[in-house]
Amino acid sequence: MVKKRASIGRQKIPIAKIPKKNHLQVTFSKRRSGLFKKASELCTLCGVEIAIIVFSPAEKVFSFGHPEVESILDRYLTRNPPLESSAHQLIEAHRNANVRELNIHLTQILNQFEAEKKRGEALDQIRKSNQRQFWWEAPFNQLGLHELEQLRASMEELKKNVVKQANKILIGSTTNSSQFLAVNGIGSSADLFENKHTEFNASSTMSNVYNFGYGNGLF
Amino acid sequence: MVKKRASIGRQKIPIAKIPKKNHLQVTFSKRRSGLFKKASELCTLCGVEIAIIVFSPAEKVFSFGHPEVESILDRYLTRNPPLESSAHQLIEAHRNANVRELNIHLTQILNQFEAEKKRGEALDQIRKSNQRQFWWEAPFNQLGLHELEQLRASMEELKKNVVKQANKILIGSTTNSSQFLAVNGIGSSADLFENKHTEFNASSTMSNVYNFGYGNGLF
DNA sequence: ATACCTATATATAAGCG
DNA sequence: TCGCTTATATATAGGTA
Repeated sequence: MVKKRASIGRQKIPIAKIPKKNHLQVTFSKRRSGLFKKASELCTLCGVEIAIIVFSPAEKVFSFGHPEVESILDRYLTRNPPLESSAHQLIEAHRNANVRELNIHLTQILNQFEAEKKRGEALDQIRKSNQRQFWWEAPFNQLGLHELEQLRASMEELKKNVVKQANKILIGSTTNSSQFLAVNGIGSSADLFENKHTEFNASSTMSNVYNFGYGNGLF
Repeated sequence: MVKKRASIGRQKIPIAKIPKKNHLQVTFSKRRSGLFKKASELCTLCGVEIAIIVFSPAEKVFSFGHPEVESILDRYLTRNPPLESSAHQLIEAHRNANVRELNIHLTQILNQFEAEKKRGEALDQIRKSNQRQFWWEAPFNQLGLHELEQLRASMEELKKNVVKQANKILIGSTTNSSQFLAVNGIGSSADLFENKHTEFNASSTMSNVYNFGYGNGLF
């Protein structure tokens, strides 16, 4: 008669992180109690003081202390203040260093930013002093949506006239291909300006605030 | 034939203070290392943090810590008083928030910086072209092909800057998809203008969100 | 999680160098 | 104090309840 083994008995396991969560939990419980038992025995056998603190995978705290965790920690901390303190200070210092570095970086960027802004303002000044500017030479980088719309309209007008002029020239002269192509380029580009869409459509689907309203076509 | 036992093997001992001093010392050493080994295994197996502090009979301190005794004690001490714990966590969170904020600030400044730099470059361009193209103040119906070509170039330049400005405005606002479409619409109409595209590189951190597709035939 | 079971892996008491 | 050995005491993996 074959006897079925009641148990496969203890198996050797590699000392590495246990993958199965529930399995790990069981092992943790067993070994934790085993550890505490060993500590307890050591206390009794040798009359020493021991404190153990364990943070479980679930962030729970387990502690063993003989006589008490607190008193042992107290003794440890007051006895080893230089170590503890220096380690802590190192960590603090490092963290602060990071922040400081960020701040330094930030300051540098801000300085560059200021310089660049000053430069831009200077250029603006120079341009302002120029008497021959067209209205649209005005710093259009400062234009708002309304101005942009006006600009668009003006450019359309301009374009129409350019096309007209180009055609006039083409008709009246024997044009060579390269010139033709050049004009063609203009012309084709001018197509864009054609508007079926002059309307400033703050279309209903778009927000009135952000819709540039150039419709679908143009600029 | 009687075989002499080479050793009597491990003997059971009562868990009570070991009387013989040297004997106790030996046991202490052995069991201490055993305890630390068990702790180490528990750390590895379960991925937990453990700190052990032992005061030997000779008042010497032995400690085991993974990752470090100090940090675990710190955690333990600040966690134990529930009030202080939350306070500490708040402080930590606040500090981390500060760092995050600094980073965000930095990113914003960098973006502004980039924009301002681009603007400065644009102004340079304008200034440069201003110096050489006031010729087109003249009634353009008198312009020849060459002048028309120059006009086209100027208009392209202007267009680029207008687009840039439009994008600047868009970027400055919280953009949503409909806005994106709107801008895209603008681009598509402009196709006529050939594009080498002075690309507007929204800084790399925002490129996915704010890239208005200057690469694809827009404008 | 906790307790118990079995079979085995480990820790360690004693003793020696 | 430590290393090493041997024989044995304990701890514990894998189950089940």
